[in-house]
Amino acid sequence: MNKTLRASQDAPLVTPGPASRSDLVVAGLQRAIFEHKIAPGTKLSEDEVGDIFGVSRTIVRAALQSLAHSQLVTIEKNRGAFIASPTPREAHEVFEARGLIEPRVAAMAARRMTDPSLEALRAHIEDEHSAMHAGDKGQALSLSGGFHLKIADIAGHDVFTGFIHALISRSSLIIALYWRRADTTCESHSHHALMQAFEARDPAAAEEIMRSHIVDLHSGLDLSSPKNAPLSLSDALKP
Amino acid sequence: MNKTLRASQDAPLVTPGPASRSDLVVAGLQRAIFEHKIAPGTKLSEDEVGDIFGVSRTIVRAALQSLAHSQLVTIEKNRGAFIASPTPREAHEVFEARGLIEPRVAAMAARRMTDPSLEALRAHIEDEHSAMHAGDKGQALSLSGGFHLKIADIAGHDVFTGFIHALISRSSLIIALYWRRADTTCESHSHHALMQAFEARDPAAAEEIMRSHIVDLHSGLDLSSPKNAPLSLSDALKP
DNA sequence: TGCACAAAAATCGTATACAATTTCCCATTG
DNA sequence: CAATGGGAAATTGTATACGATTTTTGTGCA
Repeated sequence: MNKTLRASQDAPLVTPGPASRSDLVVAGLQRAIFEHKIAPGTKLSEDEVGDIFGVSRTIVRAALQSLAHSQLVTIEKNRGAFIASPTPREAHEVFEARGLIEPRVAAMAARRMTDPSLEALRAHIEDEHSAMHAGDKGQALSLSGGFHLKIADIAGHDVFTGFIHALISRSSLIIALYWRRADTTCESHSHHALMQAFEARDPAAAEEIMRSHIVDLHSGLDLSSPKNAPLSLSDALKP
Repeated sequence: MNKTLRASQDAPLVTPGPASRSDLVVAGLQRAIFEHKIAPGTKLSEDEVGDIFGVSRTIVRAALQSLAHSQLVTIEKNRGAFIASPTPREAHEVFEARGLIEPRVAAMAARRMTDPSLEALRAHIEDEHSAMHAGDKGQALSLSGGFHLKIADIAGHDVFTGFIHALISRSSLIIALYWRRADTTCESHSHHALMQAFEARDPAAAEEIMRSHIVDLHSGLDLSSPKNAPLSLSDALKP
């Protein structure tokens, strides 16, 4: 009976209490990855990470395994954990998947859009703008992904939202490795176009704009050469 | 340099060496879930699982966290791990996601289909048949999911394949809770129809058959009442 | 100098011990 | 008799210790 009591207290559904300590480590590493502070291929020593976050290896291992499951880090037996470096093929697949799922979710979001949600999206775009104008490229890219995440949250489809979270996380690594375009103005433009569709509560428009936006992002990648850290280092000295 | 040596030894790409011990526990629990040997809501005590598999709690915890990430088990802080019981809403979302992703993947599989792959699928269907005739319902359902997995593997799109793995795993729990149809003959029929599309290397046909197959599975669920073990118990006494 | 090999250091995998929290039982009380 | 409270037992959370594997370092030999 006090079970139902506790359930009603935990109303917010996600992260009922304070996040567990390993979740804190996960969040910290994710943040660093999203903002391109750690490069793909970087080794994540358990002791080192533990010292940084002030926790024991037990916690760090749990965090690393979690990140490995999200494919943000790669764990090699008896060798350790490394920030993942997606291959061009993986990069292609990730954006292909986003191209299938996100348009559908954008349409759902347009159907369920409320005024407060619209306002939150506008505020987010504003943050993007100011970060970009401040020249904080990493922060801007991180926020750009956040915009897609907010849309997924508004759609309220937990399964799709989970997939999109995973895909956008990996996209951050992919962009770090393969992004070739200097300007991110198209980003901003697409997001504004999406806003218009949302304001009009037009699912079909939102779906189509999102589809072309993802295609555009995909085409902003240079997937011609695999960029693995060790390879680039040995190749960089040859010619 | 011996790095390249090792890499060439590890050719099979997946599970290079013997699976780690926690993966063994994961596989064992997954198997039990797939074959409906453990009911949703069942508590998985760490000591108990450890004794069964003859490993320490350290290993069990890693396995449970992995299963939690796949949403096959739910971990409640300081309370333990339980086999997940998807809500009707989650069930609906899972099949909605399958309805979007699997048809696309079926089309990809049809394009890449080879004669050996076709033969493997035929053999799989044969196994399904014999399990069903032998009256082993759990085994039959597990194999039925396996058929979808094999198709995803043939499609060779790792991202989609990963999603499908996750979705089919959860489907096993969903079917355990909400399946209302006695006959699974339709299953068999749909799978045979898919085979024909694959034999003809017809992506459009495979896509459409898969779509209707998923819709059919979805409609075989009774999602009208939430079947949580504790809720049903407290609700069952009220009216 | 360059290479092979062995010892040492560092790092990971696992078990176990202890602390924190929950659960369960039972006595007490209104 | 139901409800409350406290304490013991059971269970999970975390740190740490130890063995196994990898990586690095240093040495001897061609």
